[in-house]
Amino acid sequence: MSKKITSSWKNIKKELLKDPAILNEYERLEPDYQIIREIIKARIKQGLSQKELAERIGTRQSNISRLESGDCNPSLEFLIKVAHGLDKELSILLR
Amino acid sequence: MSKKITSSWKNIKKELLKDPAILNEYERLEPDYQIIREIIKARIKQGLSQKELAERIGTRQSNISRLESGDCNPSLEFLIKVAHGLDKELSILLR
DNA sequence: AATAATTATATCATATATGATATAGAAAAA
DNA sequence: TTTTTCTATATCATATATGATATAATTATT
Repeated sequence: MSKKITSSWKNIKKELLKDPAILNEYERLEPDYQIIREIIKARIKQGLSQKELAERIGTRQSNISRLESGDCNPSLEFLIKVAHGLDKELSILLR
Repeated sequence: MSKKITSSWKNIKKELLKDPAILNEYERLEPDYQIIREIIKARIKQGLSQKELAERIGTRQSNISRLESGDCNPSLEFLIKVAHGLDKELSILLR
């Protein structure tokens, strides 16, 4: 049942992205989420679960999930904390 | 009168930074504010006032000042807006 | 020096990020 | 399949970022 919903959502997304305007907007936002993908990649690479990463920085698994899911506007401080939890530094530049 | 207060604050800061522990913490935070310095530099370079930059991104001069003063924890979205106001892209990486 | 322009600070209301708990859903392991 | 582990989502309380206005302080211009 719920599987059907998930599948159909994926189909809907697929259909939506055929619309050039939507695809364009979708890709325009991409760079903003580059850092999110990097965080996920680094976490996986280090074999950490969201829960473990959360514990390292004194927060909860659900908050890491929220960040990784991309439906939020994280603060600089939070991003820095997460980076440190991954033994990395956050590097931010203008270009 | 108020000039005296300002001066004495500067002196207090100067005195505080003689304390190695405080100096250390002060410098540890530095990297986080690299992006702030870059923003200020770019704005000045383009001959923009805080007010003009603020208008470009639909906010107010005082909010730009607050950002540049460093006594805040800006959101990713706000930083991106400011970058765009400077015709730049924000680039964030883990390293 | 006087005026104007720019920046910093204070304050308040409001929007929203975060902390937190619970739980559903998905994936992996047994 | 059953159990366990991991991730996503919902919700609420609270902390805080932001929008906004006013004004002080600083700096530049004349």
